[in-house]
Amino acid sequence: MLDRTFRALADPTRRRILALLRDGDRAAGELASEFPMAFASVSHHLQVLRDADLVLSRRDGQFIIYSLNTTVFQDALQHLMEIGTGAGRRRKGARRDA
Amino acid sequence: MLDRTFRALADPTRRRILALLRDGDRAAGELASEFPMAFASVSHHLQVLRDADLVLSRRDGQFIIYSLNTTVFQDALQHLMEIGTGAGRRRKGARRDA
DNA sequence: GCAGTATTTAGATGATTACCTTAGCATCTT
DNA sequence: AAGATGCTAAGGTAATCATCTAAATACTGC
Repeated sequence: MLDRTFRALADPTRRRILALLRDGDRAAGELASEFPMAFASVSHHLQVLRDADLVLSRRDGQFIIYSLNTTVFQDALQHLMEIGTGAGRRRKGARRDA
Repeated sequence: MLDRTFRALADPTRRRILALLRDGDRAAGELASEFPMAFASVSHHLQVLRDADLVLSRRDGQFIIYSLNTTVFQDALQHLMEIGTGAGRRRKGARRDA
């Protein structure tokens, strides 16, 4: 579950799509035109993001509008935080730098 | 740069390694014994994590001790936060859910 | 320096991924 | 209903990835 999330985040094109969506919802074609690859390829990336629940899509006439699903980011963030910022407990003898 | 970070985070084995390291530094073999795969495979994962600067390694006698490099997590976290939590500005007309 | 332990590197293989082009489906306009 | 537009699905290919086994390197202790 989290697995698909991080896998989806691993690609720079997809992260860029997410960054674009942060500034507002966008149609698939509108997004695709920002990238130097074929429309179908961007559509594929959108599907990966959709499978990971990182984005939501809805049809608006002949357009399909994508938007961020921020709640899933929260989960990923929380996971990273637990690892990286000591948000979880630490064992007694543990040292992380000498 | 961030690319390698997220790519490294995309694998569940590597995330589990990181979670183990959160509880304290560990030798490579000690980490490897936690996984059902060959030592060499875990060693490979450790190298990926090292290339991503997510972990640091130092030699201690015949052991090689791995530890978290928390600062790189901060970068990744910040990046995710900028995307997911509205840490950045949002355009005027933007709506994310209807 | 030889034997043993700890770990990495090398080379091979099967699975997954990212991209392309082409084909298909849904919707709008006329 | 025909044609145009917006988008996705299918099929193919080359690159990358996760894993394995086997060999190499680094250190310890006799």
